[in-house]
Amino acid sequence: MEYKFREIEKKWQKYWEDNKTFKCYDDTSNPKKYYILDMFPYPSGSGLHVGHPEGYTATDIVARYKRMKGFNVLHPMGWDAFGLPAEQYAMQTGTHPSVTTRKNCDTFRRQIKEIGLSYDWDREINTTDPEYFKWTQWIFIQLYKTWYDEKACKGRHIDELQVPDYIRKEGKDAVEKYINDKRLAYYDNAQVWWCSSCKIVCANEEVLTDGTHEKCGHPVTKMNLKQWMLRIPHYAERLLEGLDNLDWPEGIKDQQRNWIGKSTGAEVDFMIDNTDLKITVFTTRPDTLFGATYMVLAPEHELTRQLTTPEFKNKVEKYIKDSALKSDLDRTDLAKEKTGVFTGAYAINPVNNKKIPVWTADYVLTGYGTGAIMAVPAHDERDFEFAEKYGLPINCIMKPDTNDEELKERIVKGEECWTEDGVYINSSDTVTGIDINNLKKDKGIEKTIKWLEDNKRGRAMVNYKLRDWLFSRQRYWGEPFPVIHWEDGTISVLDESELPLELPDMEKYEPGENGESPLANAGNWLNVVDNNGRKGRRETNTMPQWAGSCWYYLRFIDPENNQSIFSKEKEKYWMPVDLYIGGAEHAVLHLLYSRFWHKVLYDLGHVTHNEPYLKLFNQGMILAFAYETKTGAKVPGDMVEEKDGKFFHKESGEELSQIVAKMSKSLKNVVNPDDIIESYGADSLRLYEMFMGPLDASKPWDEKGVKGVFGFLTRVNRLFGNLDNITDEKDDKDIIKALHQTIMKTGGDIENLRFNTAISSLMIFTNLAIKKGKVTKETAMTFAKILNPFAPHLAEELWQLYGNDKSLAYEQWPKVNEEFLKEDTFEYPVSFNGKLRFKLELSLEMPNDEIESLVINDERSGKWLAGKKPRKIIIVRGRIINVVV
RNA sequence: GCCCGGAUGGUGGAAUUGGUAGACACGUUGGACUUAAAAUCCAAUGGCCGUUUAGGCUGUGCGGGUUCAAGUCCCGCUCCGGGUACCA
Repeated sequence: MEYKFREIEKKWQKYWEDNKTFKCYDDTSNPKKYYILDMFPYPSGSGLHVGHPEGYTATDIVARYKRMKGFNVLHPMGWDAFGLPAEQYAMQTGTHPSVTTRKNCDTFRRQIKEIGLSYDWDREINTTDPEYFKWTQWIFIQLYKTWYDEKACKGRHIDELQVPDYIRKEGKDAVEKYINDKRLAYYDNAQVWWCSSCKIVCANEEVLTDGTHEKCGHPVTKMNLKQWMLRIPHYAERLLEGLDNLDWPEGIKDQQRNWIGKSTGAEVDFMIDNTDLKITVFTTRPDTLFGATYMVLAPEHELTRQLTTPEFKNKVEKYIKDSALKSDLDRTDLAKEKTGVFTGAYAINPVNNKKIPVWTADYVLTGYGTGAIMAVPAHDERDFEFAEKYGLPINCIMKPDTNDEELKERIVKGEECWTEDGVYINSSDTVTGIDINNLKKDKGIEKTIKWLEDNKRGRAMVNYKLRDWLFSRQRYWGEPFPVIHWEDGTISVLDESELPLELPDMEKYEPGENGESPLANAGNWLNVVDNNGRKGRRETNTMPQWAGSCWYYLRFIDPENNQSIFSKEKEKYWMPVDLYIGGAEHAVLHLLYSRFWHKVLYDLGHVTHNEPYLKLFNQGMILAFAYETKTGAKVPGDMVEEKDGKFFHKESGEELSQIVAKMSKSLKNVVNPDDIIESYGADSLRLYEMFMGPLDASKPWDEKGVKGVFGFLTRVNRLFGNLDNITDEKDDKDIIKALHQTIMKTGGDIENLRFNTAISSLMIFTNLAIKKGKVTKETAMTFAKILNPFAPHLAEELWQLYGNDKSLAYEQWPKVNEEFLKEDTFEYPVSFNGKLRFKLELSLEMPNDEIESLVINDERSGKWLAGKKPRKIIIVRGRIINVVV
């Protein structure tokens, strides 16, 4: 039987499409629902690469399996189609981005369909479709109309915000400002990262640590622009807590926790000597107040100029200017050597009323905490480094917990910094009444905070690294903001009935030089006049690409609804997403933003669950072999030839070493799924992607492996695809046992996303069945069922061959019959002092004393006992026997 | 620096979570079929020693430890990958 994979695969893909086999109905009467989601792709111009089908195949296997287990499965696909490349292409060629996008989506859809993935294509969505982004704009309006009630820890409608009387007394503008300052979405001046190559503002998250733009590698600079921002930090605590109950990889949760960056400590107020100015600092170590020997303000801090004394004015001004310039340079330079200048001012340390100098230095960041610190050089490494450089006093206030006496002495003398725990010294003051001497860190912090609060010098405080989310981009190809800026300086959002606000057609897509979006040139679209003749201008920025992907999982639930974002009943039925699979590169941004929006929607009563994604799994990256010379120079794949397992440069003949690297055009090692499907078929592609190794591991692509699984499918087809091999006689006991073991193994492995071992068990069974040569129809049909999630085309073909006229997509997953798995005997490995010596087949019922005597009296034991009596015999039933001599 | 992963044959990877290390597959070698090659099938395959028959030693990045028993647990390292970075 020839394995005509192309024929079979085309036939079944057409069948599934014609019969809408995988159409998903909102059958709310079935209590078993399963929502399984892929991270939808950005449809790039280069089409699918082999990394995409990895995650898609994994979810497809689970989806097909769950259907066979009787679940109502929601398994949709769509396109995250706003993005820069289509716009850049438009600039070069004048082609409208929507044309490019449609073409790319068509390619992606065709490629994905050829893999035989069981999506419900009737639910396909596209973030660039006005019917979709209408609701993205709608959510933005909700964010604009929401404030965060810190007492209730929840977002509420802006109409429910009580404006205090003292604000009301100040008039309409003050009220307006008060309200705007509370909105989750707000418009304000912001210092932003600007990429002059892409002519775009970047979120902090899009700037790499070396100060370059992650998209293009060009260095970014700072710029002040009016921007839309989202107050995600209000949700920091809930985003943090919410992680605890999610079935996500711990590493991803840790990354989110780090990103949110919660730290607990206190705010402390320092009065400036001879003024009534006050500096408030945030510190996690209020217990070290006695060691504070100076203070530092960020150069941008509003008090820096104010408290500088005349004689230091010039120096400080220069420093402020220099550091503003400096932040335009490579940011890593900042990290190297600390600089700063004295302001001439002194602050009063509240715990002992001592005067300490106030400096300004750019190692203190303006965006974190209060932008000012108390410096405790003896117990903070950054402060220590700074103090050493500028000769500031270093006062040790803690006897360190260390047995290194020499180190201890150096620390107490202030020659070394100690940041760990210890016992306080020099930490009391009779005037202020605080005394933490002889305490340790935890108690010291506690007691100091109490003292600060009792004396109104500070308060317990929690700080987060998470900043406001910069939410606008100077781009054409994104969701337009449903916002009008009026000539009187007010802002209004569109009414829901005016949505969607579509993009205007443009002739040119070039952005302006100074952060102006291309939309600023769309005259007709841009200018509006209200009923009273008031002139206004639409917002010309568009939303970032994150916007569309923040909530797409909700639209899949009810993609054609034009009355509301989705029906409440359907949301209640389908949410939350039961399994979400995608790349780890979205560990922080997409997943955090998405959770944030979900929580806002939850607070406003639009969704029924607090978290969108119950279980998350990250597939590993698919790498490829690459070649390099002895000096480490990379050699493109087409310049390499293999001889006797060694690799040589085709031209120079130099021997090369094989390494594993990311697929890249320059290395010429990119694998195109289309080629694999053409040569080996979609089932082989699917099987190989899963057989390579654990789903979450990074692993190199090796075409020899594809040949391996292709060979397996060929053998499956040869045996099971030939009715001559289907017998009416009974199956042997061992094949029935193997079959049931395989059912159990594959089912369990699918549940645990361990597809490589599931496939291995299918191979083991097939190898045994081939040895037998014949199987019963019942066995063959069962095998087709368990093969189905992995290689659905071949499985359907076999199923039809056995006389079934319906697709096996909804056949019941076979039940494991424990009867067939029972064992009476076990071949025990018998070891002496832990070393395996021989094997002994024994009844599993046999009592221990009988086993012992059989082992001792076995002739093979004589050599190892050497006439001695064993000290102990350990018998683990069904496992092992170990004789201790 | 800090936070996560990881290291097992020539290669990708298994190992019931403390109980026969190397499942399954690739590759290699030998054989069958063939005029020949490809394809297919059968067999062998961690390393070393021994071999007429056995068999033995050794082996999961390195060094210690716990245990009747360690790839798996504990302590101390090395190397590789990812994230993050003056966050007070």
